This record gives sequence, structure tokens and C-alpha cells, in this order.
Amino acid sequence: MISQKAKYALRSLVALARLDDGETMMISDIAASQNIPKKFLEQILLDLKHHGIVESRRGKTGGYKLLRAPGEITFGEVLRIIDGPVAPLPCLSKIAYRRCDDCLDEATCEVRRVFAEVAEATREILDARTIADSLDEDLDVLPARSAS
Amino acid sequence: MISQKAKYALRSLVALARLDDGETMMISDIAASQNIPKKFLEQILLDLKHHGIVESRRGKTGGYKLLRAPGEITFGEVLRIIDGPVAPLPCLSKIAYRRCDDCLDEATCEVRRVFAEVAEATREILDARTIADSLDEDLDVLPARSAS
DNA sequence: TCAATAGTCTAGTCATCCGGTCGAGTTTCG
DNA sequence: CGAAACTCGACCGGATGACTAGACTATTGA
Repeated sequence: MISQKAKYALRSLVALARLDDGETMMISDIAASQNIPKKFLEQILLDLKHHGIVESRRGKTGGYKLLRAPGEITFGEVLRIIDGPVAPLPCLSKIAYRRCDDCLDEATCEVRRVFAEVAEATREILDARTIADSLDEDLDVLPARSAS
Repeated sequence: MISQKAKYALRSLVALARLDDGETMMISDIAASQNIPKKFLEQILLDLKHHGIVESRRGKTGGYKLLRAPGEITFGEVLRIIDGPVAPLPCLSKIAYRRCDDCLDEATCEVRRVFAEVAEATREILDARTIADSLDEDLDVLPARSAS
């Protein structure tokens, strides 16, 4: 399960991606339009700012905007910023590799191989899909329920 | 990240799968061989028993054994028993569908589509790989680090 | 210049979950 | 019977998730 925080982050970025060039959007407007608690969103946007995804301007005419093109911001990047590693096991993460402390030998670990496949598959999707992909809704709607 | 508990469960099942026909294995032996806290493992095995994965015998000559062939027990099934839904969003789970309460419309949800792909991909792997697949180690070892 | 506005940042809260542990059962065998 | 093994409920401490509070700083337009 991805965190609420990550979902909020992605939704906000989609909202910002819909702006015209040079336009900005205030935290409170994003919060209202996307149904996100405002104070919580502050943290999230700040985090995204520190990681170079968005930029902001203070004061009366302030607000947020994307720092990069929507097509240059991948789901994977955002998830790693907000939620940390995407991998199902610490020993399969490339941004935060850590040995499983109960694992005697990685090479013969009974579960590692299967989860490596999972990690590979999800990484391939998350690092390929961008905010831009979420802009054109209505195009290919999929059936309401699909996975487990 | 999958839970420690799930990892223990899978490891235990692999251990049980290595037994000869009719043989059983005691909790304490599984715990010792797999490096798992014994009392914690009791809960896990009990849970697996309640879900028809293993069966047990009490008393002096007691122990656990698989109730089904290793090839009939998928990673997905075990994960769902121990960790709950595998899907990245509640609205994408088929065993425990739940509406995302902040989501206004599922059909146009900005993030749903991408995560549906992820759910589909992981489900395909987890529901295909079985305990039996983890038995033949040494065969295809993969490079030590691979995903994110 | 000053007050209103909007972003920045640190902390605190509160519930839930994770990874266990304890101890009192109950069944089975020798 | 009594020792060995599984059963099952309760508990527990620390971490995490999802927010909330409030003080502070930058920007502007009256």
C-alpha cells in the first residue's frame, strides 16, 4: 500500500501540471481542489521543493509551480521522495540497500528471488510513468476493479 | 515492503516443503533452522493452519506439515493471509476492495491508472510463483543487487 | 511603512501497527 | 501420570502514519 501522503503528492503535481506557463497555484487552492488537509499539504510540497520537483514564491502573489516538465517527473521518483524505497525487501532496494538481518545468505535466500522479480516489474512501471501520463484522463479508462 | 512476519511464513513453508512424505517438523526446529523467534512463529503457523495451508499434530510426536503440495501454494496466497491485500491502493484490491475516501471519482482518478498497472504486474508474479519454485536453489542465482 | 497574505519550519499529538513476549491452557504419547 | 508439543488470548514498547499547532519569514500593495 502506498501512503496517503504519496497519493496527495501525486495528485498535487497533476494539479500543478494543468497550469498554464508561468502561472502558479496556492497551497490552499491545491488543497481545496484535491481534497487534501492544508497543513499536511504544506509539508508535502515543501518536501517536493527540497527535492527539486516544484518551486515556490512567497508573499501576496505566491504559490507553487512545477520546476520540470510533467513528462520529466516519474511516479517512481515521487514515491521514493515521499515513501522511501519502492522495493519489497530492504536487500532489493537500490536507493537504500540494507541486508535483511535474519537472512543467512542472500544468494540462496528462499524468498529473495521471487521478490526480485516483483521489484523489477514495479520499478519498470513506476520509473516509466510520469505526471504527464495522468493528464489525459477519459482516454483509456479501465474497468473499475482489476487487481489484488 | 513486505513484513517480517510474511518472510518468516514463506521461509517456514519452504522448510516444510523439504520434508519427506508423512514427516513432520516441530515449531522449535523450524524456528532454529530458519532463525525465527519461536513464540512469534507459533502465531504464524497457527494462522497458516487456520487458512488451510499447513496441518499440525499436538502432543509428544507433534509437528507441522504442508496440507497441499508445494507447487499449489503461491506466494500471493501466503502474503494475503499474513499481510493482507497486495494491492498498492485499497481501491485496487480484490480481496478487500475499499473506496479511497479522498477520491472523488475512481474513473478519472489521476493515480489509479498507474497503480493498477503495478497491481496487475505484481499480482501476475505473486500468484504464479509457488513454494516449489523456491526449493531448487543454486540453479539460477541472480546478481546480488537488482531493483529499487 | 505597515498590515495582510502566503510560504517555511519545528514540534507535538494520537491512533494504529509491527515485531515480538508471556503464560495459562489442551492434546498426545510413553 | 507427566513431559512434550501445539493453542490461544493478552500484553507491550517502539515506530510509523496522518495530521494539527503555532511561530516565523518573505513579498507586496495601500
